[in-house]
Amino acid sequence: MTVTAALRTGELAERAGVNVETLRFYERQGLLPVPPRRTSGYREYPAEAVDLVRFIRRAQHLGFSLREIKELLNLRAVPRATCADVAGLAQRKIEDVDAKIRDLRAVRSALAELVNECPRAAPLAQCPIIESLSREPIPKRDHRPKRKS
Amino acid sequence: MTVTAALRTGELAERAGVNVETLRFYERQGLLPVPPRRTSGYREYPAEAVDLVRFIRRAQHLGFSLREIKELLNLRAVPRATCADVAGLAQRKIEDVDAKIRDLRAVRSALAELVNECPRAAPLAQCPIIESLSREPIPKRDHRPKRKS
DNA sequence: CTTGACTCCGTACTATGGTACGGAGTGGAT
DNA sequence: ATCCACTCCGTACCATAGTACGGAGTCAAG
Repeated sequence: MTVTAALRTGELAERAGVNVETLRFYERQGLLPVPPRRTSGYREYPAEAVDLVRFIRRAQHLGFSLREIKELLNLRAVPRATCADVAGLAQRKIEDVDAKIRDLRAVRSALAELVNECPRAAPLAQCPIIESLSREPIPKRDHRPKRKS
Repeated sequence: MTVTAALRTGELAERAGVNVETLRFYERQGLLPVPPRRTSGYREYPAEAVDLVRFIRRAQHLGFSLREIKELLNLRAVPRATCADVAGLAQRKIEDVDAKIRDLRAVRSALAELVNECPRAAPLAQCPIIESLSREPIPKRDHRPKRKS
């Protein structure tokens, strides 16, 4: 069987759709295993590296940070790791996403309310949007003196 | 009428609920107007500064970046600016938020599908989550075998 | 053998939104 | 008068996710 030709940084970068510098960056971050080198120092990536880099990018698009992706990848090194471990991480991420969606919905309705209240013609000084954003927060707790009272 | 006592950085920071350093940072960023100083060099903030800083924080929570907040605040200096200008910015922000929500929903269903497919007991090597994230880009609906470039 | 593209490296820089540090000067309560 | 929290300043640093730079070395085609 033929050993698949090794890839150089430029080739891997192109196939995976990233920048060459990004590969070095991922390597420094421990996301991409350090590949063997030619005597010249050139990196020689195995063909699977393409999948790995793609994996990283996909996971990023799903909202995983590089740190989390590393966690996901490190799971491969755990002998008894199962698919369920991965599913667990994904499930946690779903919860994160749900929370973000909820937050954004709250933000959206706050914004919509402001826009709705806006009597477009009013001069800025009376703009209820500006005004309502500047009001006091809900509670005004005790203020323990630091120096003066 | 009494001139309201001027605030020092620490007081403003406490009332507005931010860090003293953050005030300096906002000042450097042009978000907070440069306040008058005592002869000692101490900043003397007018009481309104509290509202201003609160405004900044609120707007941040609504998803405005400091740059956008600056834009919002600069509007005050435009003589003919109206509430409608502010509403316009808010409306744009609503659209941004809607787009983010849509993206997150797509991400969520992609994640949910992965988790659903997962036969929890499978060893990692056959994990369909890992597998599917590593596959080639988009359904290359073009069946031509990818030739070396 | 020359040329031009590619790769190497360390370092610095981008943007975002702050925090932290350290030494010097200030102010007000005791 | 002393004490010490408070404030000043410039600068450096944090995390995140890269991008850019520049000089040196390498590879392969012509």
